[in-house]
Amino acid sequence: MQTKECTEDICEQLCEHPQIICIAKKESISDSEAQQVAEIFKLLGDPTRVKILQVLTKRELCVCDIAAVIEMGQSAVSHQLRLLRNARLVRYRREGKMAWYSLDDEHVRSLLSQGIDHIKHR
Amino acid sequence: MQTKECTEDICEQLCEHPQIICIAKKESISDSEAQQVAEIFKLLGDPTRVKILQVLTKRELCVCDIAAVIEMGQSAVSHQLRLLRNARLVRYRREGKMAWYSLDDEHVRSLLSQGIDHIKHR
DNA sequence: CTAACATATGAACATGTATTCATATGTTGT
DNA sequence: ACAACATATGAATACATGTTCATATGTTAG
Repeated sequence: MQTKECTEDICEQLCEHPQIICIAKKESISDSEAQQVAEIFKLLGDPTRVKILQVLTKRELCVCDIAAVIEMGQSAVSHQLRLLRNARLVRYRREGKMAWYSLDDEHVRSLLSQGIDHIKHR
Repeated sequence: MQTKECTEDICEQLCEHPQIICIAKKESISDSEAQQVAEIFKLLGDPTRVKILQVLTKRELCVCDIAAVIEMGQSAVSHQLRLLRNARLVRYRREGKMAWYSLDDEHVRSLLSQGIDHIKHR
């Protein structure tokens, strides 16, 4: 990790291009923003979660049905659903012993379908 | 990992909802598609790479400038750039000892800006 | 109340990944 | 040819993450 002085008017580096660095820094997002953006994509960055989210795109499903559809164990699915629930990407409601999950974020629906389109057209 | 029988017309399970599972399975994406989609999002799922891609959104930069802008070591940046290069998310050209990197995928530009929008509006 | 069931969760394990350090590769100027 | 430089890369380390197993929680039917 390098720490470089880089004020508005005085930029003293060796190899780098001081002005460009200064401008680019101002246009760059903050650490915390980058972290938050990465957090969302990280959740979309696992095949199991992609499959879960994709099937929830079509309809609300209960846990055991999700597990059956994507052919994974109930526990694995439940753990992943917890992550998605915490990030508010899925909504869930209890109905007796069943827990019904559905997509809870139109942004994510859109990101997901863009991701799927992306790999289909290339 | 559970493996369940699930043909077109005969669905025999215990707790699950057979018809829904059959329909949902047909609408679900394949393992390899889910894998590929996850691969893309996984690349977007790291704060360092988010920052790199975001600064490359604005302009082409050389490695040492990227490192200076995002305040990371040259080696770390270079390693990440290799991943992005292999996935063809960034283009690069050599100019003497310098290597200039730029965004090479409009889909990714769009995904990235959607991701950034998403965390900004909530 | 009890048994059967659906879901959630903690612990353990294996695997993947990001950064750092040291060094290699390849270029430029002298 | 040599020194300075920009970038790339292999190895090592530390850390994060996904799945499984066992079990806990909470609900329904009898």
